[in-house]
Amino acid sequence: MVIDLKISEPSLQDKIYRELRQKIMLGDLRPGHSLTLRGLAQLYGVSMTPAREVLRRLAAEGALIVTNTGRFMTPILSNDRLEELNALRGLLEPEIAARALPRAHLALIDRMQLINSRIAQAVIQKEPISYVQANLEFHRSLYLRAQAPAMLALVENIWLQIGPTMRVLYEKIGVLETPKHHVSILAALKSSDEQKLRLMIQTDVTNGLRMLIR
Amino acid sequence: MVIDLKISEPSLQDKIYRELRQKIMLGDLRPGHSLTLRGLAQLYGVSMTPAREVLRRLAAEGALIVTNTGRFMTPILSNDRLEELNALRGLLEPEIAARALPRAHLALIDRMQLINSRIAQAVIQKEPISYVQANLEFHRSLYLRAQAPAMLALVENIWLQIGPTMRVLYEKIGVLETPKHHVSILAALKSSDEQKLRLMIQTDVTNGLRMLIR
DNA sequence: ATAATTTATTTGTGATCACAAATAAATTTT
DNA sequence: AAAATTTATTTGTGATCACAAATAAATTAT
Repeated sequence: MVIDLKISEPSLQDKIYRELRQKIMLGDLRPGHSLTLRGLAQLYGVSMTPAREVLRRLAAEGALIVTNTGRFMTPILSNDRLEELNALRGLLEPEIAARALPRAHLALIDRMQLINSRIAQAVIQKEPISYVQANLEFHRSLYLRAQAPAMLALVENIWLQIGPTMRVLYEKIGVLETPKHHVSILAALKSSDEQKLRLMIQTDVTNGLRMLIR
Repeated sequence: MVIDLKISEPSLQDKIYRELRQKIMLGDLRPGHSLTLRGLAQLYGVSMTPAREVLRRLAAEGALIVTNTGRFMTPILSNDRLEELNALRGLLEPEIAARALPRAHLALIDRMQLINSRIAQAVIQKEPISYVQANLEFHRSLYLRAQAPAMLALVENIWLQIGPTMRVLYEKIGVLETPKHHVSILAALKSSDEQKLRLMIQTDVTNGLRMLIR
């Protein structure tokens, strides 16, 4: 019997999808930014077919909205919607963090500490996008340890939806300070204090926005 | 100035999408059921193009999985994954129910009571699909009142993922009994007891599955 | 000038096709 | 007979096209 292993190379649209998804999540695109099939296709040198699949996929995930005439754009979130999404973060992230806690060994905590210093750098250099990027990475690196893929998918789904809006909020307010609760999060991890971890994640997540909204 | 209002009729693929989505959520398709572009296209008398968009959209929502060779099928959930999704229900549904509580007036409770009797009927007639349908409708009719669209979307997203698996579980065990916590839920609604409501929703959601798994 | 209308352009939708990869079926070899 | 190989079929991907609807631009009328 002959077995041939082959790396099924990621399809063309997967590359475009991931790139665009990343852009949206990090706030590279402002709310209301519209995307066209032909525009995206031309940008990546492909035909309309892969472009439309990418846009529809992102729309299915809530990263884009489809106007009633079929146009695609990044969502313009109402305050209510933004608060709802934020509440979801406050609900989901403490839970997934708590699940990661037993598996959070020292190497991970060290890495998170490193990421945290990158956040501080982004604050100094006033770079909103790399700030958001490092901030999400801080959280994701922890959540990955929870081995709860469905839960992580939901969390990232929410990040995706608030990405563009976060960007303009940071633009408006400016990146004032490094998130003060991160050190408490790290401390809770070191001492394996689940209750403290839940609380700190919760406040880090929800306060971050509350400060921004008004 | 002349304004012309036009009902933008739902695109062809939207119809197919909603129909297939419903089938999956209610467990009309078993886990591992594979769907092909041409098959779906032929079934609905359309070309491959709308068919593929529907399948990819459902895949983006987790209703279908894409094999590493690009085939589409309903997901075969591992026990771990199923328990994780169930935990998510237990986390999200009490919250959204609590948000609906202040808005749950009598007409709604009456309607839920009616739906509940349809559940009882489905139990007697041993019809798993209409049982699942009525059961989800019971929950959704409440959750709709929360006016939390993003939260409801997540909840339905989970329902979608567990749909096929629920069906075989019900097939295996049989629909034994009408969900016993529903009356408690209705009571909690009538007395506006948030804590009780949260608890009853939680146990209704999580116990339902625990019974089924083993 | 401003509003209404017409024209030009851009846009998403659905259809059809060629192609390569993956699967299923048939055949051959051991 | 069982395993390996070959052949036939099925399948998803990406490209191109016509078409109608929506948007933008230009024109006309008030």
